[in-house]
Amino acid sequence: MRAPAGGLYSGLMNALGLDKPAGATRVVVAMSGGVDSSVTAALLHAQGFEVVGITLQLYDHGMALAKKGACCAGQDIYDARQVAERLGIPHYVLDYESRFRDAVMEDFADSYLRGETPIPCVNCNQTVKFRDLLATARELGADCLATGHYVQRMMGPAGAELHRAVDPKRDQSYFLFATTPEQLGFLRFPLGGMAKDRVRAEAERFGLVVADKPDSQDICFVPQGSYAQVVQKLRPGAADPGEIVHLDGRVMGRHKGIIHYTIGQRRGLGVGGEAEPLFVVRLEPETQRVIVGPKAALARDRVILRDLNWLGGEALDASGRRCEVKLRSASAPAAATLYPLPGGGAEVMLDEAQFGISPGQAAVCYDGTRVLGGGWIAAAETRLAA
RNA sequence: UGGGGCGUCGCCAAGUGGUAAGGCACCGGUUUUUGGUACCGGCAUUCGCAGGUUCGAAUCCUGCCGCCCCAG
Repeated sequence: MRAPAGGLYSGLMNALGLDKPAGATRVVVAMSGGVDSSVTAALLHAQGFEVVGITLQLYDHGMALAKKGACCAGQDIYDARQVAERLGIPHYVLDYESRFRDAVMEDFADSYLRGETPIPCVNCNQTVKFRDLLATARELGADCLATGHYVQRMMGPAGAELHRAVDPKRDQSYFLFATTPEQLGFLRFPLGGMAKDRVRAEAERFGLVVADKPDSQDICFVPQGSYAQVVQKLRPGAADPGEIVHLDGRVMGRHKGIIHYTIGQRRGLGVGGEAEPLFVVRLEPETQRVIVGPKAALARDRVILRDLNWLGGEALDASGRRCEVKLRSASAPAAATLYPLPGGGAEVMLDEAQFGISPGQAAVCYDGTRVLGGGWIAAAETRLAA
């Protein structure tokens, strides 16, 4: 179906799935200053929607200026502004620094102190973007909030469903598992059906200055990949050194602080001389010890989740739900059965053990392309071979 | 001090006359909107030191140094 070119409304849903003419549909686009969100704004504008660009300033200016491929500060805000000007759409920059610090950075630091490995991107989406910015968009009278995420929102019999992007290499659904059904109702992801090179080509076609801008990577508020420095700045004294201890009891060496490690990590331990490589098996915040062992010691087939966000329609019940679970952003999904747990958690029983499952990461459940839901990994265990 | 053993890359270790395997660690790269993983590549002109034998030695000989074990 095509978007009506103007005049009387045809009565068909417009390209954003709303029952009104494109020109009468106000859509807020979250513009990070990168290619993806810029093209999102450009495409919607070209389709005739009333686009309002909003860029969030999330952290310190000076710190961000030097960094390439970040988002939401310094140069990126300027880039977003340029794109908006080029398109001729209104553009606002909102100072979200304090709420970003409270909702994302503080939690990031505390998570590491607990010996977990956080995913700040998910927290950011769920708080600053899909809660705060979304509310702001509503206040501005918007009909929906669009982002440049590579994920698909599809209408199913029971409402909007979240699906993986058509381009599997770009799929970002893992980072959006905590999106609530209500938020999903208001969100739109125009890029979910496109391949990245096509998005770049569109940026070129629209003459956007960001067309050749490198993709963002790493944690946006961490300069030069040194996340531990950020943690130490937020929590002075957080990096107490400690012992590196083998599962068999041998003290293998010392480390620079538990916050530098994550379960499943191999490199950076500096412990050699073994026949097999050693991996971080466990982190002990109480004793500041890093426990290491061979890869086999990482095998886990039962994962406990907290704060399960369910998007799978029919409620999860004790009979379990077969699905495929992603336990890391860049790993292949693993076959499993999901069971509910009292208190809003869930239990993942993996068909085959997985390696390097870390608390603080997310477990996201899929049925084909559909995101059924997900939760935060609280613990990973090994079923006793009874 | 006698007797025995050993000294090859940061660690472990193959190689006993033919021109330095491999593993771990480390470094670099690829991948990646988290941290990791994985994958690819690099990594001893030199074998404790000094001489000698030989066309040729880490490999044989001599001396020295160091370490370990037993004896004391």
